Amino acid sequence: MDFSAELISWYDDNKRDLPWRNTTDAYIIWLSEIILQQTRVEQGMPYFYRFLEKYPTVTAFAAAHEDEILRLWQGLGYYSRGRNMLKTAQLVQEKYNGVFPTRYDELIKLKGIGEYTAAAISSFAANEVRAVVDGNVYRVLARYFGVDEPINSPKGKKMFQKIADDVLDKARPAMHNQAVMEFGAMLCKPKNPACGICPVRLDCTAFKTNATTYLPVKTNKVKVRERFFNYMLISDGEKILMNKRDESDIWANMYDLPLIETTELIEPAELLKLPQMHIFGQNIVLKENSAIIKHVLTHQNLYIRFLILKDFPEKLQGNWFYTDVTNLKNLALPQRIFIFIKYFFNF
DNA sequence: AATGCGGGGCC
DNA sequence: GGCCCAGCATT
Repeated sequence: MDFSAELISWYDDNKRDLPWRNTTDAYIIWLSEIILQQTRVEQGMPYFYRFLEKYPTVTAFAAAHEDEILRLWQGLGYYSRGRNMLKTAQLVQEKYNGVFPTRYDELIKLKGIGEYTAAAISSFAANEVRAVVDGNVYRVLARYFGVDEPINSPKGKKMFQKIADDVLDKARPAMHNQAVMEFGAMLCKPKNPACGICPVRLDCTAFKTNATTYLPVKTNKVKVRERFFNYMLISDGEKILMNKRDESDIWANMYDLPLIETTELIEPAELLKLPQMHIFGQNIVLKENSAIIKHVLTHQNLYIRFLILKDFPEKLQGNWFYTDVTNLKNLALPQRIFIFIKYFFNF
């Protein structure tokens, strides 16, 4: 058996029973693929069920409001995925009359669908001959063929796409794609791959040269920015002052609290003296403040502190608004902020 | 070609 | 603490 046949055989015996594998409905496959971008299956699974239940069809999805989508997406991260899904659903509803396209050339034009996702949907939904290349595939191919070109360089991406195209089983692309990804996720794992039970280890370059630890190669260490978020929690127990974030920063279009960002850690007493604080009034009274919470993102370390103020400000800034505490469950909040507010109001 | 974009799990 | 996860959009 060749490489692909071996992996498909392995897949037949070892595959997980995942809900999106039992359908050729392009809408359902699209939903699962977007949710799973940069996301582990176990983390995405509950979101997949929630979205499918609330929006059984692309038509239902297209009718949703962005706030609803973001609220349902809360906690999953990379929120532009949800916002792009709404745009794509609306376009599919209008341009394709609610029938989700299955051809690669159509899919690749849609917002939030790149080469991987277009290949995945077109092969899974219509058995189009397209080879997927995701993180799993990079790893499997790099090790098996001993390719040390960085997977995140344009040259490397082209190289791996070509290898993937070459080894693709053209008679059963969907099965092949599923098999390689499942193999990468379950057996040819990033750490401690199960080479001892691997069906292709005797032909695997990395296994033969003891190089699994060093493959695949990845360059570009990300620079991490340090940011200090001082959130003002102002509430009488019934209503609370909220802020809607804009599109230009993290957590686009989501909701948080009035924020004073500083370039370094500032103690509450000093913070209250800053000129920026005047937007909260003249005589600001601090009731209490939280400890600093470190929240780690891919490119940013956030040091978040919540300050509970006694009085409502006289004037509201442009993106501020009041809402009932009971309505907070309907707003999409960044995970860390949601956790604090939930704890604070004990709901 | 490089950077921004979340949150969680694993080692 | 570092790395990775069914990547994509923007610059």
